[in-house]
Amino acid sequence: MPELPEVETVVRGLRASVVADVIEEVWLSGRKQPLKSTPREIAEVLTGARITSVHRMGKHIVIDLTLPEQPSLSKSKKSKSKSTKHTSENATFIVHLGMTGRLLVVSPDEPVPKHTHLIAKLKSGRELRFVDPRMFGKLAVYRDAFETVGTEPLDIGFDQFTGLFRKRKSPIKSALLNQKLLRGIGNIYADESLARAGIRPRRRAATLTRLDLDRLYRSMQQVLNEAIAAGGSSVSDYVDSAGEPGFFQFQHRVYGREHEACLTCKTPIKRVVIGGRSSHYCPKCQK
DNA sequence: ATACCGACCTGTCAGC
DNA sequence: TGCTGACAGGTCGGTA
Repeated sequence: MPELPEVETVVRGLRASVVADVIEEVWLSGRKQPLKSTPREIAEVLTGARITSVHRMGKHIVIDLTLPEQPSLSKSKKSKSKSTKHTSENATFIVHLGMTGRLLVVSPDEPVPKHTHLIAKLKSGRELRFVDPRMFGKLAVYRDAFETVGTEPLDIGFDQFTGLFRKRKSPIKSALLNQKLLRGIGNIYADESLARAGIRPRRRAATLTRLDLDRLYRSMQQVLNEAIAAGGSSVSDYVDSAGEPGFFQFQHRVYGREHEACLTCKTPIKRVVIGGRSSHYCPKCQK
């Protein structure tokens, strides 16, 4: 469920509801899989932390924290007391929603659903919860800056965009999904971008003409912006941080529409598998 | 260096 | 009413 527009929607919801709140207590389920950091590290960093800002990097939710003041900075190397005043330390809490992850801000009265892996009690009285049935999501804490590769598709310039594909022999669909090139595009928005650009998903990336790339660049940004405005696509599980679904699934032209009529030419939409991912396109409109 | 493919998990739905 | 198999928004590591 979580591609760039869905993650951006969650981030905006969190930004409006939990910035400046303080995490008072953390509960983690016993399950080990969804964690990239150990449960102890996560509990240690989150407990007492103040949320200073929330933003998005690709499909990662980045929650910036200020840690409570510590009299001594624990077991550091033998550095002499570097500061006499108590400086606050910063840290980052990273959440990746995987396929079925949800990050919710709810009242503690809400029943705790199956597959809840983290509950952070907030000073405001609400709870920040991470729920993920398939456990493909990831939680991690970093004491230093979180780094990732790839360029934001809404920030990239056209020249850099064309450079990503110039020598790439993989299908353009696979290249769009490659997070090391562009970060945040997933299966839905790869298919929808290609549909609007009139390009078949199996075309080798390096064979796209400048005109193709120009259409793809503009289609990609347009689809992502429209999807953000619609609160993302809710195909089966996705909901935002308030538990509300998005509406962009009603504007899909090809994704999930196998055998249905193309909205432009009425030709039935085809579904094929490319790189193990189902891919949808109109065989007449997309060349 | 690239590019494909199965594995990781649970849930749902179609077909028998 | 089961049961089985296919499939699902993502990423990783191994292999060709």
